[in-house]
Amino acid sequence: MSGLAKLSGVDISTVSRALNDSPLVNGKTKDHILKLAHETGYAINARARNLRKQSSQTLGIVIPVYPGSHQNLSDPFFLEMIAAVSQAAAKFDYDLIINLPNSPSEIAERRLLLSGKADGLIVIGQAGRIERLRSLGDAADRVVVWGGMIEAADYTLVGSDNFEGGRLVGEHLKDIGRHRVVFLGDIDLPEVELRYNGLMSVWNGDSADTSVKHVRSSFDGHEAYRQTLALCEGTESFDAVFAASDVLAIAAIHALQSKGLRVPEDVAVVGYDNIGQAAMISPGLTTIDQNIKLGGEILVNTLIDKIAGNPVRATLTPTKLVIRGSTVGG
Amino acid sequence: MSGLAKLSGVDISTVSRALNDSPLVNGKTKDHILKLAHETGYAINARARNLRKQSSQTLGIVIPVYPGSHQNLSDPFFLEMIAAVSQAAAKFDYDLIINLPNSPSEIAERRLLLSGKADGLIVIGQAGRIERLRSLGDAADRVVVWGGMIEAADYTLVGSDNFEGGRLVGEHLKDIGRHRVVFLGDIDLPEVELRYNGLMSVWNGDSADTSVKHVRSSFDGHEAYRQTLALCEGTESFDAVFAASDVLAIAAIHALQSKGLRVPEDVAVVGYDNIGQAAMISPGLTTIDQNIKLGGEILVNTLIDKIAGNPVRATLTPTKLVIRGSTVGG
DNA sequence: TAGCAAAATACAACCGATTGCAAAAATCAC
DNA sequence: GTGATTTTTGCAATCGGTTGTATTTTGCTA
Repeated sequence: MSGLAKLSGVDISTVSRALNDSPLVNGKTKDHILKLAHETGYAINARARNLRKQSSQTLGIVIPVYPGSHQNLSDPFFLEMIAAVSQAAAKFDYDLIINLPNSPSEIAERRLLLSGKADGLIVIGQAGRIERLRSLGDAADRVVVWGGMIEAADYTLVGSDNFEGGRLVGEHLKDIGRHRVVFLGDIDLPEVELRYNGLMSVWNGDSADTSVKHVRSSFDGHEAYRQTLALCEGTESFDAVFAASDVLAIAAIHALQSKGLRVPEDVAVVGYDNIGQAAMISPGLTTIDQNIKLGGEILVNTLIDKIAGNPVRATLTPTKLVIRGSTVGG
Repeated sequence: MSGLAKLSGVDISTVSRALNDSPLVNGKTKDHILKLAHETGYAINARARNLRKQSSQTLGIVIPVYPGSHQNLSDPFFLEMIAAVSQAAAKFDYDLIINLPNSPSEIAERRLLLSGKADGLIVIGQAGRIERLRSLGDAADRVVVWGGMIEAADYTLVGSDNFEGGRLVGEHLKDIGRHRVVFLGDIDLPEVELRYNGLMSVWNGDSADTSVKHVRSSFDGHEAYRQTLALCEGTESFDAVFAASDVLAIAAIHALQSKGLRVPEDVAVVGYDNIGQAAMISPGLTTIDQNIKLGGEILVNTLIDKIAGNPVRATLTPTKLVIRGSTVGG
């Protein structure tokens, strides 16, 4: 910048104002400086600017996908969420630092915020992090969490309506006459529990020939595959599987088919997320669309509001059922 | 930091040295300062440190997945690559800024580098960016590209051996007696062309009853699905499909099955990438494993070497065939 | 053309760390 | 105990912008 100042014969403060399009500088001067800046390929030094402005124009996104934990590293849901958040942040000229902690004990959240590397933080999922999120103190002002609505949270939550999603699936299964449902997922996770509760709400007070069986599985497809195989080898019969994610549902379909069961004739399968692959397997996967793109936008809008000091409340994104061949084909 | 200095009664320069574990400060003084820092939850201000040290301990990763372009936003390959790079970077205490440009014209590369937001840049894929990468000038010293080895590149390339991957697939198809192969992908992309050439190399000089047909498809699963359907409706017969990615292969299987063709009995299908879902569809997908985890590590190691001023050369990562039911099941 | 307001520019402090060098304190040798 | 070393600490410049305030220039009015 001092180089530009010499070139154009003005003070660096004027150069700075020109580059920031301040109304304080004369139009001609501004044009001249901008032309020089363009010609020399000058780019403002973000490090100096960040220090002075006490901001880094960067948000952080933390996705806990540590091995052996609750989530599978290759679940496309995350990529779609990253893309949605990234593009929403770009609209505000924010960059995005991505952090995928290797272990539950990593403390990237605090570090990113307190060091000023990120102005705010988006955390995807509450699993195993609720206490830590609660302990953020003041820094919680600059954190937004994607997850199911739980009352105990004193941080800001954004998420789809997991209960409603579960309920929609229940209604659909009821509509197509399925009564013996397997719920595949880990209801110890808040989001999954809500989906389960939504599902159950449909059958409240119904006749005794309906049943919902909970089969615990992490978000890892291989585990879901094994669980489903075991289920087929068991004695209980079932005519529908509702999985807590599309990855689990796809694995379940694979397991069912390998056991000679037809989807959806013998067993209807429903997933959750509506990832790209859901439409591209055979049969197509009926699933819940959380509208991840909108979710990402709301996360970013909410976070930027919080950073600006505006109070914000929890937000639900719309949730809808996408019906494909895994429930009504055949 | 000045707060810590007052608390401990020493100069901030001593505090700085203590926090950086400099041998210049007395052991007792150091312990005392560290204890205070811990108690007060102090974190070094990265913005000030970055400015002074002329480095930001941050790498950038650019993934061109703009809509309508060559790649599908939900391709799990990218997520696995992001995870691999992120974890490799973390080992060197680097953070990772992720950039998913919306359009081919975005110039995040230059901005991130020249503004100093990132010390170096990893670009995933050369598609549509070759000229731009060439025009980086000095900044090319801090860029590493994941992609197929092409001679014209004057930037540093890291990638798996795409030719060898294609060759391995060819050998395998030959072994199982398939002769009429459809190659599904866009050979205008350097990586895909190499895979295609590898495949072709197997049949060089063979008898006339073998054929390889190129069906152009972007990396979008929906397009591959339509192309495969059209293929089934065409007159040419084929007994194998080699797709340029697993996402395409999965879509192709879906299309084949929906047309009543059996995989692998009627048509064998091979993918590329070995994403998590490849093992979880029915039948399991035979595919090429690029060892993305290792690839991410090499990308980061190479980039950090370049940043340090060490000359580095292009690197190939190992490539291997993973055989599953989509070619030898049934 | 003087006088005053408005516009444009320059000056200088500041953001919060790092680091070369000077100064002070501690240790050692004799 | 004194001088020479070695440790340890403090001082002050520096990184490269931004911004409040002072100053200069320009433009307008009478």
